Amino acid sequence: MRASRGEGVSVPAQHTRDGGTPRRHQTAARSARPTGHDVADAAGVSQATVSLVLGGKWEGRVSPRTAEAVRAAARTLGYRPNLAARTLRLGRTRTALLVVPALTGEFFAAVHQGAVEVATSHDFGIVLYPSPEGIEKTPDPFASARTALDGVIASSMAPDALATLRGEGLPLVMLDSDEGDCDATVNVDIADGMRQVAAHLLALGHRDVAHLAADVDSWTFTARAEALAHALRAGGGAVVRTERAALSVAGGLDAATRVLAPGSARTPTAVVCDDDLLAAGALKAARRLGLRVPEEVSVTGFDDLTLATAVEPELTTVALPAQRVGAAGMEALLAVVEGRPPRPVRLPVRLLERGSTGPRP
Amino acid sequence: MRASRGEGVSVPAQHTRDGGTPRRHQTAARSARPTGHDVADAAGVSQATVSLVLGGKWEGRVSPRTAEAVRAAARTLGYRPNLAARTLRLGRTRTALLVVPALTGEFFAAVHQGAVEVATSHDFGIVLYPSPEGIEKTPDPFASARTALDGVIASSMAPDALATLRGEGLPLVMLDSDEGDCDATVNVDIADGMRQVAAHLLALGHRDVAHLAADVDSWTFTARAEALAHALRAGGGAVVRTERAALSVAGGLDAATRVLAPGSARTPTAVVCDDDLLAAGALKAARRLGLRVPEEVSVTGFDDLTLATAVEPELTTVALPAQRVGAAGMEALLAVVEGRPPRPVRLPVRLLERGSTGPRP
DNA sequence: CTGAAAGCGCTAACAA
DNA sequence: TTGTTAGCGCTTTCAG
Repeated sequence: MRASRGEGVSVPAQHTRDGGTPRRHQTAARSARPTGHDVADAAGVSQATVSLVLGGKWEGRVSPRTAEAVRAAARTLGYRPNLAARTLRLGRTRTALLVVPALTGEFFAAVHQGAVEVATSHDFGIVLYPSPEGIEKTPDPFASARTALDGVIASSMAPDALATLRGEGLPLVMLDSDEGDCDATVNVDIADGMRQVAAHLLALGHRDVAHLAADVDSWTFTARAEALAHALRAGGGAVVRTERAALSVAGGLDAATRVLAPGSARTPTAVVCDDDLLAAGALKAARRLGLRVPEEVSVTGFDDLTLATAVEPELTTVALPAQRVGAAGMEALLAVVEGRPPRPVRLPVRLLERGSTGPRP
Repeated sequence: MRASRGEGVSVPAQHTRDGGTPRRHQTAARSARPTGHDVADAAGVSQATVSLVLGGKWEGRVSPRTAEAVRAAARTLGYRPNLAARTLRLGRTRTALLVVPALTGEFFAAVHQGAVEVATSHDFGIVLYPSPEGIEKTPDPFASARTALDGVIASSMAPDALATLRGEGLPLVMLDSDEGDCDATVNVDIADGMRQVAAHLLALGHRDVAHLAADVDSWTFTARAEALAHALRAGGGAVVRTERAALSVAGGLDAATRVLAPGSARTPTAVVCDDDLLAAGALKAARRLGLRVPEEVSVTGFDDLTLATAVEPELTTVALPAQRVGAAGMEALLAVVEGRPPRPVRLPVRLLERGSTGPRP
């Protein structure tokens, strides 16, 4: 444990023009962060000049010499502008709210990462609103934000929280959603991903496939189901069975066990899963039923999580550009905020053929 | 796409006492968020009274009737206080910075979750600083914070970024670290976890174990190595080989392949991994080398990630209370901020015996 | 019991 | 080229 704080933070000598007078209204000896005023005093200029110089809009209004003096003073004092004051003055915060279903789950962690990267490079901040679990505890997304917001980036997986977000008149970017009531959209070409899965399976001779559908009510999953059914039908195959599954390994295991258990008339030769978690469960189910993958049954995943290459056999799955989703979302929001017209983004996906799929037995 | 924003957000009729006079200095017809002043006007009281009532410190200073009137007005106007103004006035933000090595990875996602939960229940906010990747892009953690901070919660895995954090005189809580230079610590009983692993393995008859050590320079991993070596030695076994591995499935695969490849004098009968990712890799290595797990070689993980039960056989591993780490961290920070003495926290861990370990062959 | 007023640190219009 | 000034919305004495 270190000693009490506040002590020992040496405040540079006061360069006040009027001598050693301490800062106005300074009540105690508490060391405080230097303000623009302190910098002004140190540089021998007015506080407004400091604001201009440090705000980068001094060209033609302040002499280069004074500007440099100000910057030097700011540097030696360790000056950092007070964001709260700036925000209060400007009414804008350069902060966006990212609404996602908890960070647990690589996908949204990567989305966050992508959004943060472009945000910081544009001097923006991101605050997170983990929607689903926390929603009872934080009914108001804005309360959790702890600051006014300049915009919202929301994933489709939080339809409940979105109602609150609307009507605030804030710029709203939707990720992975068919929602039209927003200022911009960033989509992943989910349908194409499922088409690639279907094509891959059809090419391997499969005609009877089971679909493990994630038991989550969001656009992305309904889109997956539709695209799969459509692509299969067009290719002469069919979904012989759709089984809903909780979005977890255990959920996949249960559902796949039901699907693969002997007894049905038409048993599937391939199991298409909405998510790698489900696919991992399907692998376990197959193993427990004595079915070899891919020799006796093929399994596909979706998302290309770390899991996908951790299991054996490694999953044939669809890789989603999660990070780029976040980046594109933030870029779209910046465009809206700055009055530029954002064009809708649709990001491509890629099927990764690995060991969990093979020719129809 | 929806229509332009700002329109249609009906501002409730002005209840100004002096008639229809618009708000002072209102330049245009822009609809704005109602301020405390607006509420005051609507309730027929002064703005100061509004502040008192809504701040919950009105008892004995404002009559219950006026208080209720104020609350009613605030409600109908949809008033939400301006955080920036409050912050500027108070100098405190009720916001903490959480420094973690990117959110990718369930462990820190759960830590974040836990911290957010206790934070929000105490009207605190959390902002994230993903240290390792982002560090080149955001050299200054405080810049990324976009607001003044009331405190910092930092994980041991970001020793580089911590230098910057120190000396700010901010309350600092360290997670999972032996760092003494802070105001409070929250630790997971890593050593005990490794002791449990060692005891489990020794009980199964293993005497020669290999250690796949994560190639990450942080306290938690050195602690794991030490605890393992110590516990094994005390029980009559030994680490016959330590192999450093990149912290990924592929890294575990590589390292385990080197460790398990035939040819060594004393070949390990068990592989203890610093992390479930490595253990998953070890499983793959064993399979490729034709070694059956757990019949011919035992494998243990650490962390109990989702992965642990997705692979086959399921991993014997140590479950860490990630969420409680975050929660305890935030609680400790609250204590420090409020001047209460935080007591160091050491959270227990639990060995989960699953299918990847068995008797020595 | 309630109102008036100061001022947190900053930006931007306006003066000099 | 630089300084003065008026607030942004809120909390908090201090008067009434």
